[in-house]
Amino acid sequence: MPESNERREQRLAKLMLLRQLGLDPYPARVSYSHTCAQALAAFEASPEENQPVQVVGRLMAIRDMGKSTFCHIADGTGRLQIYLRQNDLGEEGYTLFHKAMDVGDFIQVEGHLFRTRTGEITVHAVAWRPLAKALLPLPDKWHGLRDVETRYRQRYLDLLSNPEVREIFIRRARLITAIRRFFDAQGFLEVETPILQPLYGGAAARPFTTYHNALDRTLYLRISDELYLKRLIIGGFDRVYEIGHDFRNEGISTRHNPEFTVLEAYQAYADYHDVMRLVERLYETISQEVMGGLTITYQGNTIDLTPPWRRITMRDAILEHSGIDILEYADYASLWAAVQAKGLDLPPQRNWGKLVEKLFEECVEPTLIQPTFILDYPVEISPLAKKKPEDPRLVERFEFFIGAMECGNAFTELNDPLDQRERFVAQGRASQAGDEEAHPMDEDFITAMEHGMPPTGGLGIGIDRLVMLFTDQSSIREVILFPQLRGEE
RNA sequence: GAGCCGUUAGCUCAGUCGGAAGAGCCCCUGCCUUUUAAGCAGGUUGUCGCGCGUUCGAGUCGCGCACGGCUCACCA
Repeated sequence: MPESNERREQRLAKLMLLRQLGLDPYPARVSYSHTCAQALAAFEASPEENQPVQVVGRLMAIRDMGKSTFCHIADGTGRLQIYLRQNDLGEEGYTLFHKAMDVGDFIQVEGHLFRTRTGEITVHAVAWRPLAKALLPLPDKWHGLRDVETRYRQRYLDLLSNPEVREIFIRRARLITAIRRFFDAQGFLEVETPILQPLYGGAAARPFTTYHNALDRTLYLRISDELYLKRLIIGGFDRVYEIGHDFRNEGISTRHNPEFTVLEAYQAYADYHDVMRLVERLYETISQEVMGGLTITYQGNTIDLTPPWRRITMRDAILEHSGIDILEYADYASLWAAVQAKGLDLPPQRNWGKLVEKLFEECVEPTLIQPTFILDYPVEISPLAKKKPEDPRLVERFEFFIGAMECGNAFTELNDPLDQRERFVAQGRASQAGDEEAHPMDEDFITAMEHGMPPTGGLGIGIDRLVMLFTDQSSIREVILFPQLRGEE
């Protein structure tokens, strides 16, 4: 929005002044001998004065003292003080700086390093030139930018004025790098699978729908990577992983963004117990690398990531917190009656599995502060997981929770194509009954499985929530650079 | 989708009972050649989110809308 205001007019006039004097306010070429951090390091390393340097950066502060001026410039490496003196720059050069330059502008400065009376390493300038004039001012220099909406909509201002925000995204990048390094070291192959899919699947969620003109067909933005990664397992890549975006057409909350980052990993000849150990090692490794230890603080709780983590079945966890044994009430009606008898205020659900899950979310999930694996989920809500050999009502699936937050989901993958078809058919019935999130039948995927799929363990981890955990943030918007907001106007 | 809270200068925020729109920073002018939230003196700033209503009079009260935050619902 090109706002026209007095401040902008003033800066435009300064821009014109530079032009009139033959100084390009937006030169194409830049040169420098040191970054800000390198200049400081160079002086620390050999603190003799008069080392010539050429530095570049954004003007962050100007302290005008008459015939001399102190400034700070900043580049991506840090801040550096500049000392401008009329004697050294000449009256014209010195005056022009004050007439034409503002906080927020980019500048190139030549000079030599020295240490001021107060001990700060500083560039004593002998020449300067503009690198890029800014027409709009930066946010308040010490209150920073507080308005949450502006912080998200104009994240560049947030990053400039709130160093702790910058740190969150640096840590996010380090975490993702550490995750990649971990899987690479374990022999996993990083792959990329389609985001535009003719049929969505791999999760229970409503998709975004789009349209391909040339193909004249509807396509969906993926809601998970799962079915394509399993095709790669079938194709003989025994260990694959993908880090990318999924899209779910659902509500927005402090824990949900419609577009979010997911890690999925699949390992042939493994089951969900192997995957639990993989998850423990993953968190141990990245915490050690990025946080320098295994203890973190999340929302006031001290969390110890040291393996092994607690393992408890969903049945035992619910029994412990509600006194209800879900396997004693193995149909919807009797479980619903038991829930009512306990005086628990739950909304009615579509089936036994969903009621179990709701019961778990209400009674157990808020208590799961320390890392915990919850094992063995109802088959109805897990159409892609292998049944437990000893109890076909349940599947070999776990989710893990840290800081009362669901952090990931995994199972021993279903590799029996006949059972898979039955599960999809059951999902079809749920869809008929009005379940908008039921998994669609995927014949192509079943065909792939009919060619033979090895026993496989699979894992999905929400990366945004992982970053929330390691940066102690309670809102997902604080760890996504440009979170989804309503349109302006 | 529901409830509660918020929206005032470029930024951060006050604004009492409905009675002349404010502060600090920024910005502009002047002084100041080792300052660092530099300092001193002076000055400028506004669709009080938008619309309608009540009233002699609305930043303030009422209704509607927009956007944001939190909680809930939704969400493996």
